[in-house]
Amino acid sequence: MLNLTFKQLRYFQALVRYGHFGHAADACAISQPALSVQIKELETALGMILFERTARQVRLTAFGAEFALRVRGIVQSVDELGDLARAARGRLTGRLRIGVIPTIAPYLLPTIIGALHQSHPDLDIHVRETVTPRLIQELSDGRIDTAVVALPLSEPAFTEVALFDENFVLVRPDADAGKPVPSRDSLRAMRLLLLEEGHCFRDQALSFCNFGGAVPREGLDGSSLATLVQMVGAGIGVTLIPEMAVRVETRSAPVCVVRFNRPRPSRTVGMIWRKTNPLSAQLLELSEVVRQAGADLRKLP
Amino acid sequence: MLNLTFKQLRYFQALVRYGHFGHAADACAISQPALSVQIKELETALGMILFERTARQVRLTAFGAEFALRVRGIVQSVDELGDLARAARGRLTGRLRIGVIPTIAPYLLPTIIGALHQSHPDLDIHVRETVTPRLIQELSDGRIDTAVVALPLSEPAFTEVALFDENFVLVRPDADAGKPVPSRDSLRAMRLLLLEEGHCFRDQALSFCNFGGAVPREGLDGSSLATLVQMVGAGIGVTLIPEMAVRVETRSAPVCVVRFNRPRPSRTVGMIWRKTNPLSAQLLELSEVVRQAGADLRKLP
DNA sequence: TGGCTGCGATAACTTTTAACTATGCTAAAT
DNA sequence: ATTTAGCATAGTTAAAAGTTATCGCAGCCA
Repeated sequence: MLNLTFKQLRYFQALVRYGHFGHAADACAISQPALSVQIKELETALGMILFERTARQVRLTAFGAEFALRVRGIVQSVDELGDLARAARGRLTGRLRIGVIPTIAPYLLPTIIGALHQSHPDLDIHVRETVTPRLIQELSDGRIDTAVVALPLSEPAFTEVALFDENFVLVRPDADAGKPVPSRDSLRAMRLLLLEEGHCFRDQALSFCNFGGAVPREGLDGSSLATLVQMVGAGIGVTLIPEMAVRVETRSAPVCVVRFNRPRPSRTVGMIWRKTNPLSAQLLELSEVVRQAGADLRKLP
Repeated sequence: MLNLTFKQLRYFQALVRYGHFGHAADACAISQPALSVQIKELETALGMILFERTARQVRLTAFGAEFALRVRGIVQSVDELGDLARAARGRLTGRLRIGVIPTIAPYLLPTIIGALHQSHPDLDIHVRETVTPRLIQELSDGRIDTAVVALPLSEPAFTEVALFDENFVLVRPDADAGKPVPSRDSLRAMRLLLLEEGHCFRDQALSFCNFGGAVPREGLDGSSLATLVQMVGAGIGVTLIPEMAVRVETRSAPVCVVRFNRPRPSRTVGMIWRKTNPLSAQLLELSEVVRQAGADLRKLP
């Protein structure tokens, strides 16, 4: 295997430029013998003479000229590596793969992506939308870099940052608009529509109603909050949704929303990433963007 | 000024490849601590972390991935400096890594290697036998120098040299020896044995029979021409093989071969290499050797 | 011709860098 | 709780690259 060093290539370039060992050595801040030796070793490694040393001047051989052409490209590429690093230092670069659970993604993502596009214009953002256990797996495997989920998780390998708390509101048919706000216990007697298994939001809703392990009813699970609200609009039952979903989801169905009296159901939204991720500092900054997006979203309704 | 060494880049590449300090260090023939230190110095020089070290695996950061992309180009260019020097010395020397597809290798290689041994006695020949897409990949990565494949490929990064055209012949059981030569259409009604997916020869055979996308039959794919011929000998069906395979493959099974009437199925065999490879002139000479080997082989049967 | 002079090569020695071995530390796995 | 796997660190040694001093050769000028 070829045993070239970048130093040799740089020395070579200097010698090409000055055509004089002493001057080139000065330019490289080394002594003339050091340069002589390195050039000689380069020639030995290549098995080719690069310079013709005449009494008055040092000049490239034909092969040396061809060689110099390529060396220029290489040295330039190496210098660009440094530029690349300098440009990237302390900043999110390249690809960012972000996971979001389905009960957050449709509401928060537009804002987040918009904000990220402004703050990091040349960041290549990939989004993965799926339930928490899968996100955890993909985070562990390094298939995503961070995730926005409901906390707490208590995964020891992950850093968790809580961003904001968010209440759940009751969605019921327009016809029920005047009725009193049900208590968590009376809720249990109503026909409560839920997301299908696997969504943490389902478990949070169930837990608020104090259902033990017993699922209230079979066969009425929706695959998204949008579906649930449409079902409520059709008079099939009632459901809970997080505040951030209110604006988007209640526009297209004859339903009304109402806050609960205390104690109110709620969830904590946060961001997670591997503790080992070297971009921790940057991800923490990113989490501020997400927090702000969430705050804006909950202010409106 | 950036103080990278070429060694560090090679070590970096090894670590990218293996994702494991110990294994990468072995591949570089140094100890694990030496590798750790060099990677760390590289990271320090750049001011950027290249790898995320988790307990079980080492994986590139987003920046590291970007970096790796550029490093590949640089390392390849440096390797080509060595090739350039070799080429300038006028002859192929040292190592020549040549890839060959499986439907050519067993028949053409003995002749090629014999001829190369005569014309370039101190050439260290490595052979890689695998399907075309892999050869293309390995050629791009600089893991082989040239490949003998079926043309055309139309890879813009490669030089293609067509060497010779070669017909395919029908192989059927000895019992069928007297029967008339089937047309390409009647062939479709027979039980045609094919190589498994991935071999270009399979596609060429299918295309001759005018099978659209529909594969004729399931579960009868062979992993080599030798297997196919043996299956034919056992009376399971018929198959196509290239002329160069006739002598070797039909010796050990009760089968007979017959040429097709026009239009005859055929393939073009050629050699490819990276356009940037400074050994182009030598590879062109080499291609003459291969052409001659192919001609000799097809003259005999 | 003979002594300068400019310049690259060589030699002997020193410093710096990169390697090795041994060992530590942390996080999975059992 | 203990073992295991795997990267990091420390201390030491070997190799590489640099230094100064000196050589040798070719051209130059008297």
